[in-house]
Amino acid sequence: MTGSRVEQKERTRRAILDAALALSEDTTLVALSLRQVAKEVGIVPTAFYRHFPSIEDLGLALVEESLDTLRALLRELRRTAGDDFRSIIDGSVAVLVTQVHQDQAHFGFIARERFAGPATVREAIARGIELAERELAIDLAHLPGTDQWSEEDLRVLSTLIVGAMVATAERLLTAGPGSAEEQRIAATARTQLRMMLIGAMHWRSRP
Amino acid sequence: MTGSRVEQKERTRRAILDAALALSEDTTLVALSLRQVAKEVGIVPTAFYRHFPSIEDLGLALVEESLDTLRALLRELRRTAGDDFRSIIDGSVAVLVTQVHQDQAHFGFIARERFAGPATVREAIARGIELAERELAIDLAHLPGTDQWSEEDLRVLSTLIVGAMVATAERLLTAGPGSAEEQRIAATARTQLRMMLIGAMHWRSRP
DNA sequence: TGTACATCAGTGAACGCGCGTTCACTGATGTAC
DNA sequence: TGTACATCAGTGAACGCGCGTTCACTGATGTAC
Repeated sequence: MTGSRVEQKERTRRAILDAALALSEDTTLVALSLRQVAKEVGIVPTAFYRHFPSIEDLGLALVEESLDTLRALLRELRRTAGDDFRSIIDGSVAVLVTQVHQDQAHFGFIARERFAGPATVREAIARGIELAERELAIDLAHLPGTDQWSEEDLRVLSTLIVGAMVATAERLLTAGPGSAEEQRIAATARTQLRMMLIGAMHWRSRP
Repeated sequence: MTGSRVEQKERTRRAILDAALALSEDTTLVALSLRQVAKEVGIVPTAFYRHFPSIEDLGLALVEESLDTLRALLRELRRTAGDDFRSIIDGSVAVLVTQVHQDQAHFGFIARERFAGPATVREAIARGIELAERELAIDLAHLPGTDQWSEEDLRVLSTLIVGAMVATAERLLTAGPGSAEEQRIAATARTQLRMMLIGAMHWRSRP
């Protein structure tokens, strides 16, 4: 059967990525050694080179994957957005909890490498977050009450909201999925979003 | 003159701490080697042991220092707080910019190790931030309009505000001190604080 | 279908290097008398 | 004040270890005819 050798190679590649993700869980990309990864996967160190030219390239592949996960989160947030404030807020927080839950390893990776990673990785993550801010600013412009807002104010609010969501994601990761704290964190996030949107509704209309 | 040998030892200890801070600037505590630090300081590797039993202990000393810096920031914020909202906001952002500017290395260290550091370090930093949230919740209770708030809501708002301040500090660090962006970041932070406080003022009074 | 050859994921030995740590030492600084 | 001794920050050689990387290899899978 053709494809079986290709499939096996892909399986090993996947195992390398997963092992690297798992091993960097409680340290960092830069503290990861090729030999550790190979050992975890169950291959000889030199076999690593059949899949990646260096540990750094493996790191970049992990960044790409993690950013894909981040983009998937944004897509899902926009897709499920309801009409009224309450359903937007509740839905967004629910999506965030679910996705962070589901792709814990990737979001953990992003949280860790956001400031501690190599410069290229830090920049890629920063761009991903900026993208979210820009997209949210566009969405916010369609909310009732923001028609008269300046681009600047829209951007400032979206930065604030994205920042709170990032902080919430980081809190969810620290708490661990399925923990009792998760409900508390989600409730806090909902209240924060409500407070911010109430602030937004009274912005400029009440100097 | 007595104390000169003691002074020299203290000077070397200081040099080790500074070298470690500088070397971890673009990586992480865990990627730091004793020999790198010794080389940077200009001593032989084994002389390191006259000052710290291990690299990990050096790391813990850096955490302590950095948390001292964080506590100094909180103290300064409370000390300079004005009476009206505008002066509280402007003053707080100004203090934040100044202190981050001044202790860049320590705040950078905190940002990097907050999620990427060893578990003990992560926990110590989390406790420091939690302390800030608790203190702020107490201060918020004294603002006009929050007399009827639940403990819960006070805590949620202070978490939101501290989160925005942490994000602002991280943005200031990424921008670099004295950069043109610094003014823009400070302006964003002021607007965000204003939005949040407007939200707070209308919270519960307008369901 | 059967055979001969090509491909290539994974192997295993070997390398030079930086690492943390040990140990006995040196020599300037500090102290006791 | 001068001398004899103690302290101890910093030295330098040596160690075993895990590291990334090279190289020639093996043998199962895939392909051409």
